[in-house]
Amino acid sequence: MARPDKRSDIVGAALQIIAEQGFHGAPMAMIADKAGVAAGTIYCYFESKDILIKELYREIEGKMLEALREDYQTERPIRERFLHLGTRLLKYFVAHPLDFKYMEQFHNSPYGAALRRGRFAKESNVSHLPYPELFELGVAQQVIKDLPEVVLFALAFGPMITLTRDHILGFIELDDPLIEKTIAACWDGIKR
Amino acid sequence: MARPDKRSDIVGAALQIIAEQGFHGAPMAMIADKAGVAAGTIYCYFESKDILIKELYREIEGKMLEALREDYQTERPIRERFLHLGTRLLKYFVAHPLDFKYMEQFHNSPYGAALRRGRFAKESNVSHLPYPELFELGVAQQVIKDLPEVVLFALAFGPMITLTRDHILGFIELDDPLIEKTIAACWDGIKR
DNA sequence: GCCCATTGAATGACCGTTCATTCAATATAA
DNA sequence: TTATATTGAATGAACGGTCATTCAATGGGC
Repeated sequence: MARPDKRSDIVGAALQIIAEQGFHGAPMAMIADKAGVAAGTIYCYFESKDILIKELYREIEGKMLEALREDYQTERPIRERFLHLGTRLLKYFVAHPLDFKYMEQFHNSPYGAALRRGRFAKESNVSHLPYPELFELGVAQQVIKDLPEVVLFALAFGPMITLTRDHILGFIELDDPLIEKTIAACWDGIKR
Repeated sequence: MARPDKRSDIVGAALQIIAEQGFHGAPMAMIADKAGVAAGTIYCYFESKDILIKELYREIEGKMLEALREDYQTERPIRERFLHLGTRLLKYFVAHPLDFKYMEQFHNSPYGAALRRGRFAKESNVSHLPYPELFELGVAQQVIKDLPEVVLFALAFGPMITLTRDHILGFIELDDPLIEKTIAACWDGIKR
């Protein structure tokens, strides 16, 4: 009976195909094929394509948050914490381009819309980024501009997302020094 | 025989449905229905769904660039020109949310990937934003950080895109003062 | 009466999902 | 130990539904 963990073969195949071709470019038959199983087998592990997609999202999100929290020190100055999180995030994206592409696909789809709505309505037991607290604190300490959280978020994240996409598309080579310069520039955008 | 310009009825219906539901949530039959024509009629004006989609993109891009260039004065200081373009762009997005959503759908799809590839390879006769020149000049005058054009682009555009999405989703109300504060913060990100 | 824009039912391709069937591995009986 | 029964993971052909596209029929304008 073939490979020991078909489940992760399936998840891996789904990640690769969906990241590269989008949800509609990833028929179950194709995922099954790449995973080396039959189409029906996927349904032994996942109730539906929908559930496979959401599960995969949760797995990636978990890994990302773990990477972010590693070495994160709550007692350091705001600026340093921001730089830490930013560089971590950008480095994670660069190291895991498929994860990034998958998350983009997810967010730019009905799944992402539902997620956002849930988060906004605070129905979310969803694991949150450490950012909101950091911004709130920074504003209170008058280190960060007094702008709505959503705006600060956009100023900090927007560039990372755009830039990661450019990196993956090969328009630029994001090495460590450039990542640090970029995150520093993001800080200039939000700092007072 | 019904309305004088079925073509623009079709384009309008396609814009609305695709912007709100994505390409796969916009069957030709549904577009036809909303436009008040039969499915077959669309093919009198557009060879295929593909071509309809690309044409619609070009129309929107044209309107956007026009809005950007309006009142744009090449002889003003770099900073003011940047603020002008930024606020114009953000205001255009806020005033035309369907256009913004459509462009997002387009960019996050195989169409967008093809477009980017084309632009990068400079095969493009495609109309360009006035940004590259502005950044180049700013760097030369030592007003803007000495970072690759792609990075500056991300620092300036990333926040606008993220924020527009949040505005459209209702997470924040982007009025004129807030738009100006935001663009000013973007400037802080790229200025020396 | 002729032309041509318009119509919408029909076509064929594609896709997610189902389920009857297979068969290697394991348990049970002798 | 050997023969037999049971299990359930895995399979993949088949189903039902959706969708872009086609084209023969229609009817309004000249």
